[in-house]
Amino acid sequence: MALTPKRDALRAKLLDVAEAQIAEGGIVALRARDLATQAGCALGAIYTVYGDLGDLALAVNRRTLTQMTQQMAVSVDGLEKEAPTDILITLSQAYLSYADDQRQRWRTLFSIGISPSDDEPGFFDAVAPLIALYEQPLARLMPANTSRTIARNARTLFAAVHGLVSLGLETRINVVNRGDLERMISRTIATLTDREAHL
Amino acid sequence: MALTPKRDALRAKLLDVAEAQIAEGGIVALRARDLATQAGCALGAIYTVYGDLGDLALAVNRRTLTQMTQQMAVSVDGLEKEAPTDILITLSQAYLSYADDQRQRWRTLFSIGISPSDDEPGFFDAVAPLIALYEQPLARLMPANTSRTIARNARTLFAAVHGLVSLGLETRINVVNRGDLERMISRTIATLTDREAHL
DNA sequence: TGTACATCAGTGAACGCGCGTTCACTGATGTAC
DNA sequence: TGTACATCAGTGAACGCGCGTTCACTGATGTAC
Repeated sequence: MALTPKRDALRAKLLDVAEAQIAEGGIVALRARDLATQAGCALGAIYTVYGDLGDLALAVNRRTLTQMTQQMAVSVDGLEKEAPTDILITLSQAYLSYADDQRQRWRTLFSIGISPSDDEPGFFDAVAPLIALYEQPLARLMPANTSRTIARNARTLFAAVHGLVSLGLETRINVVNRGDLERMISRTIATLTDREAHL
Repeated sequence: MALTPKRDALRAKLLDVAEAQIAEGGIVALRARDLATQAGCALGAIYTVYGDLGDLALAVNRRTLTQMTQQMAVSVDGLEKEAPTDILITLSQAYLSYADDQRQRWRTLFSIGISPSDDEPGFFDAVAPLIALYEQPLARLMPANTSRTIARNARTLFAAVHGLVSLGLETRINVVNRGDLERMISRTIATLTDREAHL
């Protein structure tokens, strides 16, 4: 609650350390004693700035989602004039890259969610900026449609890409290599958007 | 190792009980003492028929996957003469239904995988029968293509559906209800297969 | 069928571990005069 | 500036819990004669 610089520094330090732990070993690596040791504070100090470890994990997830969205945004920066389909493909490849590079962070996103409790705005609001990245090119592709339709198609597109990335990365499928996965994603986007454009 | 009827009965009983536990509370509900109590055996008995709880969890997952594949197969039974796209849609709706009905079992499938160790045939082989369900209609839809291409497209299709189901069911997205989700899946399949057919 | 012995499936108390969280305390910081 | 006191951030030993797994034992089952 307090916003003194020192408490904020401790809070930030713990968040950094928690993120590093999750990045290395996933959610099971988030252990109070390790965090305290690595943050250079006492065990009890964690509970003076976070309610419990769950809060801390959710804070990490919120940052992961923001960072992922940011990297996806950067990947299409300056491409506003390109064909919408190409922008959507680039966005999706950026998603794949993030998930692949930050596999544990990405996995943790889906293993514990984002919202602290059920009555919170929740995942959807937190994911809104990511979905918005898909909406912009889609709006150009299907200008006659309502924003509601565009929003639904954006979610569909992202969900399909997410599925390809999930099954491609999560399990040890020895048949789909990274290159194949990239092509599957590009083709799926191209196919889906081509049809959208014609409707 | 032993295959006496009694040991097999214990093994089967434990598998049933483990499945019930996972169905109710997910992988975290798989606790040795609860299993022993519910199976009516001693704690140590578990370790006389399974190496450890991980083995038991994997056995449950294998059965879940078999059951899910079976239910999907049943959903398209007798539809062999229908339009391939309709069959693919029916299969995918059956996947959604299973995931929705057996949410914890389905979730556990992806939270711990299927293969006991990294050098095992693994997930892909275990999923092969499920993918095969998608290959049959696809083969009719694109008869000119190689079985390799068909196999790849089957995986792509299933992965896309899986993504829609995952993001639709996993998180508390208050905007996508079950009916919307069903429509998103049908439309995605229709769009993807329409394009495949023309290539 | 009956008896003595061998085997081994199944038992459950005990072990060892790691963890999240608490709370009586300490000592640094701030305030008042 | 110096002193006395109050506040409260931060400490870390201790608590309590639940768990997976083991292993010395028991008693049921099977075998031999």
